[in-house]
Amino acid sequence: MARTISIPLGPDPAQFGELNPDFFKALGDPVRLALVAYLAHLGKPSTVTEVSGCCGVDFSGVSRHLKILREAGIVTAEKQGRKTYYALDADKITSSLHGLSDILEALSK
Amino acid sequence: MARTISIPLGPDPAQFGELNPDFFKALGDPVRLALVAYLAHLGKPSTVTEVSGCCGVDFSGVSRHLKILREAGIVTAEKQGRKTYYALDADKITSSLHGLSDILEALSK
DNA sequence: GTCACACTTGCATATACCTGCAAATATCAA
DNA sequence: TTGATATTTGCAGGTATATGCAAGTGTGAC
Repeated sequence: MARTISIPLGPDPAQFGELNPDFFKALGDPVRLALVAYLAHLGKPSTVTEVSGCCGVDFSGVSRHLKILREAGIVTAEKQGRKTYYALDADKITSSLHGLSDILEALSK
Repeated sequence: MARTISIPLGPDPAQFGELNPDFFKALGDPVRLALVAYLAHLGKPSTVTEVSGCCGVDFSGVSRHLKILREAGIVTAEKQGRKTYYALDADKITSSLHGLSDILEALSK
């Protein structure tokens, strides 16, 4: 009997081990990926208004995209007064990327 | 239709390297991510029939998912007779992951 | 040839997603 | 308080995606 891996039917990210499809899905949208690149370019926590210029979509859409990125663990959000500063969560991103690269490493051994 | 991002942001957009949303989008589906994990688990080029058992979806759907993974540069496909062997493209995957980790590295400097 | 096998593709349906605009919320300034 | 700023959220539209089933293509076995 062949061994099997857990089946990804339910909304249970833990079944993938460290692999969470929501992380990759969040990066799979061109606007969100551009936002990530732009946040890296700015190199500091930035507001919705500041990053809105990069993608040609309404700032309300940018706000929604940043929320998705936050829920995926890609950015952090910190409110300061009426502004919300979004910043890349490098540790979590790196961790998620390792989840994939690790299973590749097991391949080559 | 391949979607791309054009990043109109910094003085030098080329510094962001090659970030392709289609790569991440392909991994953003739970079934496809499970297929990738299962291919890694099997550790060898495998057929549609062989991997169909892992995800609870019809094999026609698996065939479509593998096509998307192939177009995203995540797997390779090699026909042998009536079988098609799919295998992870570790080099391309690693390359795409570096596209993201590189912009993070520039961040911490 | 005839048949079974492995896979792909067409079709229809249901669901999820992205978008802009407008309205709502919250905070700060005067 | 009044008004401007910053962001979020509700709504409606159009589009994209995932899925199963059935039919089609191509290959190998007999």
